[in-house]
Amino acid sequence: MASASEESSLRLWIQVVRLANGLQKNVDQRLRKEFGQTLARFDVLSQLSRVAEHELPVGQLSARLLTPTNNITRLLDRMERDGLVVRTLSETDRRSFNVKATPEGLSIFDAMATENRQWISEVFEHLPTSQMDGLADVLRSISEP
Amino acid sequence: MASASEESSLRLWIQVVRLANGLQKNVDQRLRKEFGQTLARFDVLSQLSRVAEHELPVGQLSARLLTPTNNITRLLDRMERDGLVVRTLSETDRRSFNVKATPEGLSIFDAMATENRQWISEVFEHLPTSQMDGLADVLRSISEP
DNA sequence: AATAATTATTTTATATGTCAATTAATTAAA
DNA sequence: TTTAATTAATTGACATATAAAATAATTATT
Repeated sequence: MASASEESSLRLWIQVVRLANGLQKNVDQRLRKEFGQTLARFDVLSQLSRVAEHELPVGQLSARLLTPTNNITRLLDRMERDGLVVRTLSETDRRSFNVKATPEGLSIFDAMATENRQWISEVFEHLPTSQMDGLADVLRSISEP
Repeated sequence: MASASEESSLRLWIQVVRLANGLQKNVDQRLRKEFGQTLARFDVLSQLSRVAEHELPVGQLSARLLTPTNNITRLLDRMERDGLVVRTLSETDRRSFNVKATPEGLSIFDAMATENRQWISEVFEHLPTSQMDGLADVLRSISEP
């Protein structure tokens, strides 16, 4: 007994998911190919790049990424192994680690971010600014009810 | 040197990705909790449920899911182990396997799909149908340029 | 201060996604 | 028709995500 509005919602959901997954797959592939990095690593560096000292406790980092800390631990292991970040014990809380982007990590991030801006803008290229803003409004209203 | 339109695109991209990932995480969690299944399994069953005999060659299934065959093989292994699907050798091409949803798989899918409709429609509940359709059009035009 | 409850992070186990390489069967070409 | 190229699916190696449990340190309670 599916209502018409349920059907519309379902179609919309599928569209949003398709678009987002397609874009993310695309970006991930390009990051892998051109920088040997992944979207997950890009996200981590993106958060670190925008805070003071480029450094955050693991918990705050995971909160910003909307993902539990346990699934960031290994990601950080590998990123540390590859010299993109370093972990240092917190001065104030010995349970806590700070994650800090290395100069190398920041430099790779800047390069990736620049490319990424271009790739993304190509996707929305043919959409009029007014329509983009309208879309942004609708999406915001859904995301933050 | 990021242009204003690049910035708009980037913000829009982030919103679409946030919304879609949030929705998917939400649905995945509910499917895990209430049915002991995952979104990936739901997607497989969803495709099988809508074709004749509820049966497809692995290649066609993967094409419909927009994902390469190699990353479906293991998923199918576990689904077969759990009695949701069966694999049978193709009559016409001995390289090819057909994947068929079992009655149990279809029955679980129906239950999941019913719940899913409700969850999704709650998200878009407060959005007028006309605006939903408009949004769907814009999203589609971006996805299929 | 000693114990209990909470918090930050990691570990373990499993599921899914990526890429590259392999296997086996089919089709195309010499 | 034998060889070469292509195709369907799987396998291997690794990255990322999930949930639950474990570890260690801090804070709250008695």
